[in-house]
Amino acid sequence: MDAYAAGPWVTDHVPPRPRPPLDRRRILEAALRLIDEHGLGELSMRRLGAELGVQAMSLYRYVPSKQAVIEGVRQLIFDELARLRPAQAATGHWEEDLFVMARAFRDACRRHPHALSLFATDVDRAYAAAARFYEPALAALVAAGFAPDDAVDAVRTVTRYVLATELLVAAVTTMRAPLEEDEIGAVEADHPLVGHLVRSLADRPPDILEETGLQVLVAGLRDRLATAAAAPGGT
Amino acid sequence: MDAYAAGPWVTDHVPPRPRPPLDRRRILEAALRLIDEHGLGELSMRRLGAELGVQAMSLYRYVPSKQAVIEGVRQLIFDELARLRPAQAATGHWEEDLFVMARAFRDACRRHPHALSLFATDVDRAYAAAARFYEPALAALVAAGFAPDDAVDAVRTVTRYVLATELLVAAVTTMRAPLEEDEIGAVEADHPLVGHLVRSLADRPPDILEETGLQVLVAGLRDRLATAAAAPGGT
DNA sequence: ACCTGAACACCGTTCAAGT
DNA sequence: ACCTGAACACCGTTCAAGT
Repeated sequence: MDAYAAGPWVTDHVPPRPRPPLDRRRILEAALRLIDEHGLGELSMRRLGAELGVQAMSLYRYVPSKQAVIEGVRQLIFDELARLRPAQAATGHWEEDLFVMARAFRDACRRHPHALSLFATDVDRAYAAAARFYEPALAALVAAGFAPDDAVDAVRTVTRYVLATELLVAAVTTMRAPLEEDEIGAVEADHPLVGHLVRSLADRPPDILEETGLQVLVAGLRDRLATAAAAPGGT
Repeated sequence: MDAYAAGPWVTDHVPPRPRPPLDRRRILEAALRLIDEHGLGELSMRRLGAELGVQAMSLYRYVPSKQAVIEGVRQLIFDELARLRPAQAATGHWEEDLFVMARAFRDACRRHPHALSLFATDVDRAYAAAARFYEPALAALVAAGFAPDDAVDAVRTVTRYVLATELLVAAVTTMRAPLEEDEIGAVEADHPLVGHLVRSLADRPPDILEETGLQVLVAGLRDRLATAAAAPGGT
């Protein structure tokens, strides 16, 4: 009975598996960790419990539902956005400032690629949380001659471009069978330019194209600024 | 026994519930219907069976797994892309042709907003399926003076922009609590331009901004063309 | 106060059984 | 040949029970 009640690794004084007590914060952090590692679809209350050394049902003492866990994770990410700062001081060139902003935001997205859909549903709160990050970029545009409305459109367009693009890249988790050489050949036979395009998919992967798209957007905004300056709207 | 074996609505000659026999095609079409109506996440073999008046297990005679059903739906969508045609003849203005292409593709995306992630994972096959649709747009760009590589980048950039944007919009299914007036006020106090931006979210919804972004992209491409013409690469 | 086991209604899938 | 019921390992969640 002695040997049964307590093996050599179990004593009366130390619980068999000492672990920090459960609390809301530890639960949410574990959830974000699971999402980052395995994706939102793999998050389950049972797995989350296991990650914390506890039965799934124990979580319900701290959190009313799985939906609430996801809300909490969203808030965790907003807190992270609130810590975003412009990566460097204004350069004096609005194009450069916009690139810096876009890349800093892109890097923030890449920290939690599997959780991007969480802040897609709450853009207004995302902008509000990161207000200190966006204000200088907007100010630089206004200083460069953009009307406030146009500055806002410019920042929204660039931010949405980055978020949407990162969301698209994150959606491509299941790497699928690419076209075979003979299939590409068949395309090329009738549609040479599309054949050229399909071949470019390997040479110029999403990452490079994302940067190209950013440059195209900024060039387009420069054009808008010039046009607006040539023919001002109100007075 | 007579009364038990056949009620007034049941005869020996007509089966109690005549329904077309199951087959792969009917299963895939029902699956796409369910996805369009309720989203990919709501698709289950049991629901799919119910939609077809059959137990879930019956489906496995025609389809090896749920994954295979999803593959089949993807193929259904590719078949639809293969039916895409340029909405109108080339206008003689590459900018206009590009807008026409982008809007036609956007409309195609909107036919199956909940299935967009399916062809995000197979871009090469999507382009190959819609080769007849893309070739004229590419040809128009080349005719306008774009190098083939640049024409390809231009079409990919615009197509990706539309797909990513539609994917982002589709991700916002759960409409969440927007910022309250006092919360916007708090943002405005310290960050007036971000406050302006947040207010613009209501006035200029995603749809309008998507069109603005498209125009900015095309303006940027015009700039690229002019630059390339001024300083040609090779020769 | 904190955790758990059993249960319920779901899920994908297998397999032996029905007609 | 075609469909189904029971079963298994999963899921979120409830509730009564354990310590």
